[in-house]
Amino acid sequence: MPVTIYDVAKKAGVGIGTVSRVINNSPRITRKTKAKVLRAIRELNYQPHTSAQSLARRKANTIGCIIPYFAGYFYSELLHGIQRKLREFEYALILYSVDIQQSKEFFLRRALQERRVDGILFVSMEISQRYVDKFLSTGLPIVLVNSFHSALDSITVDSTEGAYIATKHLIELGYTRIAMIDGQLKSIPARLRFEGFKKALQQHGFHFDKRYFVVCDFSEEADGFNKEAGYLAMQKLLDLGEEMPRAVFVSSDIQAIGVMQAIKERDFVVPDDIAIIGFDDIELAQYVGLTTMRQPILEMGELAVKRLMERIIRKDRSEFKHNFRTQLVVRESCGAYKNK
Amino acid sequence: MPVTIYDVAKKAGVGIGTVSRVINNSPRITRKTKAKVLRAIRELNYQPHTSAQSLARRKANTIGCIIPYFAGYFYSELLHGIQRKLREFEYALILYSVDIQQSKEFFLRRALQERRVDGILFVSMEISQRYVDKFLSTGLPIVLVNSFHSALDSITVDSTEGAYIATKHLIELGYTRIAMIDGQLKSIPARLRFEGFKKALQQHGFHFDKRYFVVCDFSEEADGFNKEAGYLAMQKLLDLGEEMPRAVFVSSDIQAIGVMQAIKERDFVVPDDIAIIGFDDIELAQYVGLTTMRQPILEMGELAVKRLMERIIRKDRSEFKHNFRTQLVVRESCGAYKNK
DNA sequence: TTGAAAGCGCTAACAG
DNA sequence: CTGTTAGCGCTTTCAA
Repeated sequence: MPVTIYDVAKKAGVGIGTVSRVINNSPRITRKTKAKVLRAIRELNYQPHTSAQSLARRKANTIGCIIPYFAGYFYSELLHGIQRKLREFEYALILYSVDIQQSKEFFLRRALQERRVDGILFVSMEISQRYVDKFLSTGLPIVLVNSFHSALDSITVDSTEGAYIATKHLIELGYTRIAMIDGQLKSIPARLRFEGFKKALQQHGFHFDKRYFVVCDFSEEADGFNKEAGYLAMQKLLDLGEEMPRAVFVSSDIQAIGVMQAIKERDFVVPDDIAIIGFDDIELAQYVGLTTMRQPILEMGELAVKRLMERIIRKDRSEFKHNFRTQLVVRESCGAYKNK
Repeated sequence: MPVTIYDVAKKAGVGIGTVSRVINNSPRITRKTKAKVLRAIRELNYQPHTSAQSLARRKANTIGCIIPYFAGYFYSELLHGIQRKLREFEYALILYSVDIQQSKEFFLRRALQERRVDGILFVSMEISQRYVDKFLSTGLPIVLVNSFHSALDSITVDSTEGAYIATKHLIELGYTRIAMIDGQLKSIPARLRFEGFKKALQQHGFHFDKRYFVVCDFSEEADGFNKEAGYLAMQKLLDLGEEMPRAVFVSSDIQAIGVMQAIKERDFVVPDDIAIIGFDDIELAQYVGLTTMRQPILEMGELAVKRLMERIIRKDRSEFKHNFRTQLVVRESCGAYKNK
């Protein structure tokens, strides 16, 4: 029933090889034959069977994106960038969203062997050495996005610097009792942000007080980067009473939302009583007036695709690492210069 | 280099047919042979070539989702639901995001003939009769999500009722000078919401004043459902001076954000001077205290997949329409009972 | 330049 | 229950 290359060939009065050549823009074709075939294609409304092409070409013209079960601005925006860039190439995008820990490797394994995708975008998750080796040995292109491994291409954002800048911002505003609320330390960004925080403190002659550092490890399954965790973490800080911090660097905006809620519930006000600075610059941040560190998410997505395509199409084997810088976005949550 | 079914067959000492049977869980296999093959598969780390399977089976085990170039809560959440449900089946998801008007049909056409997907989820866009006919004649399963056509399966949300309830809420709170800000009328939801608005007015003895109805057609390319449009639309309403409305039903939350901004800029306050009710219940709504109509987006995504799968797997040809109801979520933006 | 034919890796029908 | 074989629809030599 569906029209195949044979139908086209017959209609155009040529062999299937010829039809294939015009489909693939081979130069070894007369203008005349080409026109003839093209007409037959149009008349029959022919479209090559993708799977057959993939099989014969050993190439799928498709990339896969393995991404945490997303529900949030970051992934939505990243995907946006990915799609936008992908349009330049005629590639399709298969989305693999990962929920439980197990399936992350499950998808990697499949990607490696199903030969369904020509390359992989691996987003926001750590990749085990075992799979790094597999990718290296099979040569299947992969680029890590918002994740890092020394042996693979990666697009990251400089969390350490971001945290440093955020903390420094607080210091420069005159705050001295500065706390940090972080995600679970099993998360790389959480660790990097902690590093930046400490570094800023230290370079400005502050000493690190561990009462002022709270990790959001309230729940086993989550990574701590959520509203509820921020809420709980802030309560701990507030419980310090008189000793409570006057400024806090929160490792993500969404946590900061929870933080602000906790503050409000205790009848304190931001920034008068406590200054808050976040990280991410999600859409919400603007509306709640949250000062934060912006990550160029869209650009990350676009660059990731660009780079992956270089690997796929030009077989570029060079090592590629790009570390995007964050940008301080000043809004109202840190107030003006103080002397506390 | 990559391991094929032949390698497995040889290793297990069986024919490729047998291997194929165990891969496909055929019952016509001895436990023993099956075990043998399974072991060979494991040892060789074999994984079937998806394209070859698709070609031979005439089935891709993949569905496509044609969706507007998404950057927003609605699509992000919908995709979330889709993926969640899709996990139950072992299907992959190919994302086709549409930007310009043209490519919408482009993807439909491809989907129809590439035989790369077994079914289509068509989101938030109108489908032309021409393509409806094509789908009907080829029999390729399709379900419309947040869109409608009498001849195709569809998952919709009752915009008219939602608008009606929203408007009625305003009326019941005692407001009389009630306006509506709508998206462009080329959008179906925009038209339906307008209908609900008028109906509520009428049923409560109000007359429709066209000064109090503004369509967001400030820009050609967009559909009007955005912040900037809401901002501009509200300015028009505010320009009415003394005559300005005291309550406005805004056809989407994101527009409502712009509306609130415009109100704030003129030093009016919500809800004291002007009550606002939105539509969608995006994440932001909660934080800005926006009363709104919630759409069960996640459920829509899940149901869409469920239904599409029934069509694909069980070849269910019956007609399926589901119209989700919206739900009023009362927050602070409409204030308490008034008498204005 | 073009046609014929040999795969690509798998499924499914057909014998046995 | 299992092996063999003929496709699935296309690309790509290899001759002509």
